[in-house]
Amino acid sequence: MQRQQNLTKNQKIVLDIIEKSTEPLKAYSILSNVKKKGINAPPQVYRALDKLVDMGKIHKIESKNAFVACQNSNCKVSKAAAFSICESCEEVTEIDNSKISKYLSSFADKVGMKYKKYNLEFFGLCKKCK
Amino acid sequence: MQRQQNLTKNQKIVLDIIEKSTEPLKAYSILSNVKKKGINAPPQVYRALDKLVDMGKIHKIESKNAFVACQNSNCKVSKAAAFSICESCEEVTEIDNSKISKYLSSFADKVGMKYKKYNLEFFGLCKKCK
DNA sequence: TTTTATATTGTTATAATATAACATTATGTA
DNA sequence: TACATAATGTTATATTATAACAATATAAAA
Repeated sequence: MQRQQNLTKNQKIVLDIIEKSTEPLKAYSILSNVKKKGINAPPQVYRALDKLVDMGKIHKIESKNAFVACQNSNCKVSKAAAFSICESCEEVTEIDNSKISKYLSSFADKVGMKYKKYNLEFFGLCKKCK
Repeated sequence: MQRQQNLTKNQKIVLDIIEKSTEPLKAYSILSNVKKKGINAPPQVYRALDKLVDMGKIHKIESKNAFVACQNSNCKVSKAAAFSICESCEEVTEIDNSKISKYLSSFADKVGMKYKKYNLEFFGLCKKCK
């Protein structure tokens, strides 16, 4: 039985490499980095990624098809996440979402939707690049 | 010279089919629908899609790799968009973003980012399905 | 402990999404 | 016209993701 605190072998390997990265990693980049650890094929990576996303341990940056480790402990509950993405240096930063969530909840209510999660991606220039 | 109000032939064809659809369309679905109009290959579709997104005429639903026509006239300016996506019936609805933008701007400022656009996707159950 | 069920992993093949590169045609303008 | 540029057409290929099935490991029940 899959438990939140007990990662399987492949999940540990994949999470480890994502946590050590300073930038979002793509699935095939992860794959090439874990071949030495005995992970040979895409499904092994994608399965681990899917579970880690479900657990809120990592997030998928949809606009980049890439994955980052979660920075906010509360994501494990809501799985909602917000990112700023610099179009110049490509830096991706997770925005603390506890406050933003409050605002967004009211809008979701207004639309008549019961939302389980959201994904928010800001594009622009970061502090350094602007 | 590409002008916002003057679409090219392929852009018109692609926009037309997206506007007529009641659901987000994927690139290859668009392609198969426009073969009868003389569009034969993926690059022709993707080029039109890219330009239409730039103009704010359509939006890409990143989590679905699919495209919808813009419902809000102000997207032509900000290119920012927000959607609610029902995980049961798959319905995608664009949320009027003039108010949501005000809130999100303040957060972008706080992070020290100069944002040009954002993409927000809510996942959950719509009015009908909840 | 054997059986059973289930989760996880491994493997091959292929589907689905997207772009590079280059040739051709159309359009606007000097 | 001649030139520059935008748009289109075409082939090939890169990138992202999943289907399908076999094998192994794990845990709980009999």
